[in-house]
Amino acid sequence: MKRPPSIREVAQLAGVSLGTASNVLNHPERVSTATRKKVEAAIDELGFIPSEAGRRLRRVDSKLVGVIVFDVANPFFSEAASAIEAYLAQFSCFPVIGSTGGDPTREADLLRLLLGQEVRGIILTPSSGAAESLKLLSSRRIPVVLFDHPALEDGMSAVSVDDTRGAEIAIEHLHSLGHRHIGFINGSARVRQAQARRVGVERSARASHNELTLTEVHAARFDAASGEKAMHELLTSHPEITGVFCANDSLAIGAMRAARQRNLGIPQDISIVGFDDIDVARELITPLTTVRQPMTELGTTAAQLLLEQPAHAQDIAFVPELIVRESTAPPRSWRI
Amino acid sequence: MKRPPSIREVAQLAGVSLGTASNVLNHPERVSTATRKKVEAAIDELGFIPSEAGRRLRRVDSKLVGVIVFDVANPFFSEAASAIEAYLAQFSCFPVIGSTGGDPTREADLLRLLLGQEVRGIILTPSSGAAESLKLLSSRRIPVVLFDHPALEDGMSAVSVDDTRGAEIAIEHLHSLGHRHIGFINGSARVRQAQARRVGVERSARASHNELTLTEVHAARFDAASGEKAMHELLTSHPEITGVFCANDSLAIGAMRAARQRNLGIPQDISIVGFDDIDVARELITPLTTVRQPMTELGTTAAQLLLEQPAHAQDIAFVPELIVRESTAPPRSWRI
DNA sequence: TTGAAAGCGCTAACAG
DNA sequence: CTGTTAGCGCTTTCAA
Repeated sequence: MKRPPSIREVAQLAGVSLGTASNVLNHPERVSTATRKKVEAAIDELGFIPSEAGRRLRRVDSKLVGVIVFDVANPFFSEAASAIEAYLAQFSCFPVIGSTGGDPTREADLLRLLLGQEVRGIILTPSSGAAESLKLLSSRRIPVVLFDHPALEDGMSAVSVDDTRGAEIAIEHLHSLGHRHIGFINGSARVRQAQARRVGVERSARASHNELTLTEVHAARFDAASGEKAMHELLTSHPEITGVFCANDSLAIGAMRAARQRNLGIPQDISIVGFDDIDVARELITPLTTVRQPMTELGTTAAQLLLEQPAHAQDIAFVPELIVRESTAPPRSWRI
Repeated sequence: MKRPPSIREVAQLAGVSLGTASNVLNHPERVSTATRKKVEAAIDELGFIPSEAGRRLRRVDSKLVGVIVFDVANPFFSEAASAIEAYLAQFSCFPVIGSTGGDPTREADLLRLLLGQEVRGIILTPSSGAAESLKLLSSRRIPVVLFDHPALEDGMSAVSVDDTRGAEIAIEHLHSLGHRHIGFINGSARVRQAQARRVGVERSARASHNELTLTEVHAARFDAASGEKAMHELLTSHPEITGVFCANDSLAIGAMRAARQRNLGIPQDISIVGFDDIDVARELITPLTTVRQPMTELGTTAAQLLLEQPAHAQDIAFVPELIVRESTAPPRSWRI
């Protein structure tokens, strides 16, 4: 790989000193128009692009922002990542992306690598065992925004969605439609989101004056295959169930498939509510009623907080919104 | 932001010279165990992480790989990006991601910015007007792998899928099931993929000994809403159509929705074939028959070619594969 | 307005 | 095996 042209060569070609060439780039007002033109001509001729590495050595802000998430291929994260990328682009910044798969060790490794890259800051979805990593970060005083996670003690900003409230409105919706026997297909009890959503479900149940009978099952993973399996379990053990809340849209898609395999109409025989509102939720044959997480706003806000660094850490919790589509309706017993 | 500890401070704390500390990091075998221990202790105590900026100045390979695609949120790209990220991670490398939205100007800007970051190489999905950008790249002799695009003259490696062949097998499938009147919902005629897929459709039509009547319509965008609209047009103007090939899965999802709105059974009344095989294709209520593009292999191969830099540029075209699911069947007229 | 020179963190070449 | 030193590309004093 040929060595790219340096600012020294630019200066030489333009017949000025290195410092003057640098001024053309960083303080053009200090340079006379004539010399500026000369230098710019040299820059064009050589195809000179300033090296960020050299620049960073002088402690100029990096244009790289680390983004560490659970899994980039997951639509929830890829939609958010897309928004982060778009926001950063306005400032000529780039996301440098890594996935942890939920492994705290991997998370710590990624963090070290990103710190080595001297990123300007890090947007992080912390795993449960992330205490160690977070200590590393605070000791470095590098800007961090927690993503899809409420704020922790240490004065880092955070953006998240009120998972508990989201689950609550999902159950309220089924309740108000007239459903009394409700299934809840949750993810692994170890992940924070699953725990928070369960709290919301329980809160709704209590608020219903004991009108509701709730049955929770845990899917192995947050995907459609697990949702399908969990739905079959649920319907076999509790055939009285008429409404099901799934902890994300992929699980809900699997649940719909299971219902269909049993010749149950959606929503005639069984209502299904998802969580996330990924792009395809509205595109399904039976468009999915779901609790919308504003992925784009989450991503944009996280990027904004990172770049702007408000004086005080912000803990922003977005309010989830119920999007009613065609997968929910009153149970048969309530219809004429 | 506090200045992070430098290797100089490490050396000082360990009571050795700067060069020795450097050797501990880069050539540990040259250092005695005793001093190595001392230095490692100092590294731990200070939380020292070597600066990639300083390192890169010495022309050490960068750990950053630029990835420029059309749109990160598009499942085709996000699945590939995930594979790229996973492959790079094995070498402690990271993708630095940018989206062009198909704008050649934006593409050129992103390229300049990435070159400024001194990335180790670039994985690029070139837009149609990318000639200028590519010239910039070849003049820099920076490793480039074209993604989802066949190789161009200039000796860059490329990974892509044989779009023409993919369209061909889709039409062959419908033909062999007995369909004679076939609709083709294509994307904008300006994008290369749409052009290539049309060629495949035409080739199949010719190979059928004029048994096939094909009708092409162009959707405005590659999304479900456009597919739905196009499908309605198609079925209104050509009610004899029994099979439809869509240039991607999102269009196919929209087409399915349109068919359903018209009370047409899939596949009883109309067969639908997609293209891509995105994750949800198999999860739809009627799982979609589609032409699979191996996104994971595409991403992995691109990353591998970039890091390994084979002596000669490779132009790798993956062979698409027909995945038959439940959205296709013989037309009514062929059944008993 | 311009030029000269120091120095950011690091690696490698060389000397001891 | 260890220390010394030059220099990567750049920005920023400081002097002229």
